[in-house]
Parts: sequence; structure tokens; C-alpha cells
Amino acid sequence: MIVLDYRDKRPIYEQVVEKLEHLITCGGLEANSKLPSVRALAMELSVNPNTVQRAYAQLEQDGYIYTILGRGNYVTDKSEWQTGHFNTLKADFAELLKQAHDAGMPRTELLSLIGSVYGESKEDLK
Amino acid sequence: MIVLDYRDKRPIYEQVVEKLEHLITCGGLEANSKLPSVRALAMELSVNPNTVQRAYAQLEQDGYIYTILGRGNYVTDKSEWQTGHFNTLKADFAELLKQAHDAGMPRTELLSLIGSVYGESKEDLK
DNA sequence: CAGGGTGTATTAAGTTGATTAATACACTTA
DNA sequence: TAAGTGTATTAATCAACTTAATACACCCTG
Repeated sequence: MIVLDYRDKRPIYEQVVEKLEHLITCGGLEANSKLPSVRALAMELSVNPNTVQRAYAQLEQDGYIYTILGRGNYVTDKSEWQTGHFNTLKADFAELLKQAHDAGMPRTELLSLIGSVYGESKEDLK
Repeated sequence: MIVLDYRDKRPIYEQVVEKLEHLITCGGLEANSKLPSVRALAMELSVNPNTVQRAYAQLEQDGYIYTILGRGNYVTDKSEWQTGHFNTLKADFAELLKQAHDAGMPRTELLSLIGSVYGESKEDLK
């Protein structure tokens, strides 16, 4: 489910948060589906249960999962976090755009990048 | 010249790198202009000289400054780092775009953001 | 040439955060 | 009741960052 990168200098729990958040926001995990238990995921990653719990706590704080005591952790419905997630992405974009603009990167470069991810045609703007 | 944020959890030298890199890539520092000496900047930031040196070493490694032994550190010419800097920004963009696309963010949101930074009109595509 | 400013290197110590380890407790379900 | 769950606590270990104190070689100026 998750693969850690030990060359990554960031803390493990942050990597777990990032990867699970990515899985959730990309639709890789269905809403209300059950996540691995704290101990199970810790075992799978060869990591301490405390570390996994810290990641889960963060994910719950950010609204991506919810916890039922004694039962487990579950994926929150998209409607709960979509707006906040969009805003986070947009804020990151804005920051990056400012840098690109200041550095003199032409607008066409960015449009081209969008095209390569969203599809070149101007028709499927959906 | 630089203001540190002690609430920022990242290491100090990383903040210094980021802020100087930003100053350089945004044209806030002229090419071949002299940076504060290791000791001077350390004094100004109330930080150890080793920490500043680490930041300068990183900046040199990334090509944003060059060092003349016994003289000081100087801003590298734009032509030296522009390409690499563009590529870094574009890589960050691509990553962010993938996430936005996966999350179902409409292309128009991104175009709107670009417009708000680059200017709305379709004429000044410069 | 002497002195001060410069980058650079080294070693040791201190600090902080992340991680592990070992438990323990309350809750839920079979 | 027993096993699995989230949660909490305490202590110990580890790694990275930072500081501190020096030292050395270089460059420039008086």
C-alpha cells in the first residue's frame, strides 16, 4: 500500500501522511473504506506503531480520515475535504506562479505544461 | 537583507538558501554583486558562521553564487542558472498539476490563477 | 610587509525532533 | 471472554542541526 523512501530526509510520519493523502485525493481509496490498523501498517512498514499513529492523527486533523474508537480509521467522504484540498493546491500554485513570473518564465511554458497533463485539445475543458 | 522565521520547522540554513535564491532569481540582487561575508551575515542573523557557510555552499553547488577565496561570495550571472531554475520550477509544476488533475480540479481554475499573476489580457503573452 | 577581512576546515559539545520500545487502558466486535 | 482496535504515557536511543572555539590559507590595502 505504501513504500517508504529512506533517502528522503523528511520524517517517516510525514511521508505516510503524504502518500495516504495522495491515495485518498486521487481516488485510489474509496470513501468510508477501512485503512490498515495502526499496528498492521506499522508492521508492514517495519516501523513503530507510534509513528503510524502520528500520521493517522495528522490525516484526521486535516479531515482526510475519521476514526472510530475500537474499530479503526476510515476514509472521509470527498465532500468533506475537497474544498480545502483545492485551496491548498491553489495556494501552492499561486506561490509557484509568482516565482515563475518573477523569474521571467513565459506564460506559454505553463500553458504547455497544463496541456501535457490535462490534454492538448481545447475542447475537453471538462 | 534576510529575516528568519523561527516558527518554520525547517533548518536555518535551508531558509537562508531559499531566501537568497529567491532574491537572486527575482532580480533583487544584481549579477556579480557581492553577498555579505559569512561572518557578517551570521552576525546579522544572530546565527553561527557555520550555518551561513552551509547555506552559501549549497547556493554555490546549485550555481546561484560563486566564491572567490579570500574575497567573498558573488551572484552568478543569470545565464548560468536560468535553465536549471526553469526546469526546477517546471518539475514542481508538473507534480502539482498531476495532483490537481487527479483531484478533479477543472483546467479553468488553473488558467484563472495564471491570469491573476501574469495578467488577464490575452495580448501580453510576452 | 603586516594586518584585517575573507572563505574554509575541524573537533567537540549541546539541542531538538523523530523514532523506538515497552506498557497500559478503554472500546468494539465476534 | 478474547482478540483487535485506537489512544496514552514514559523512557531511551538516534540523527540532524546548531553552536562554540580554533586554525589555516588566501586576498587586499595601508
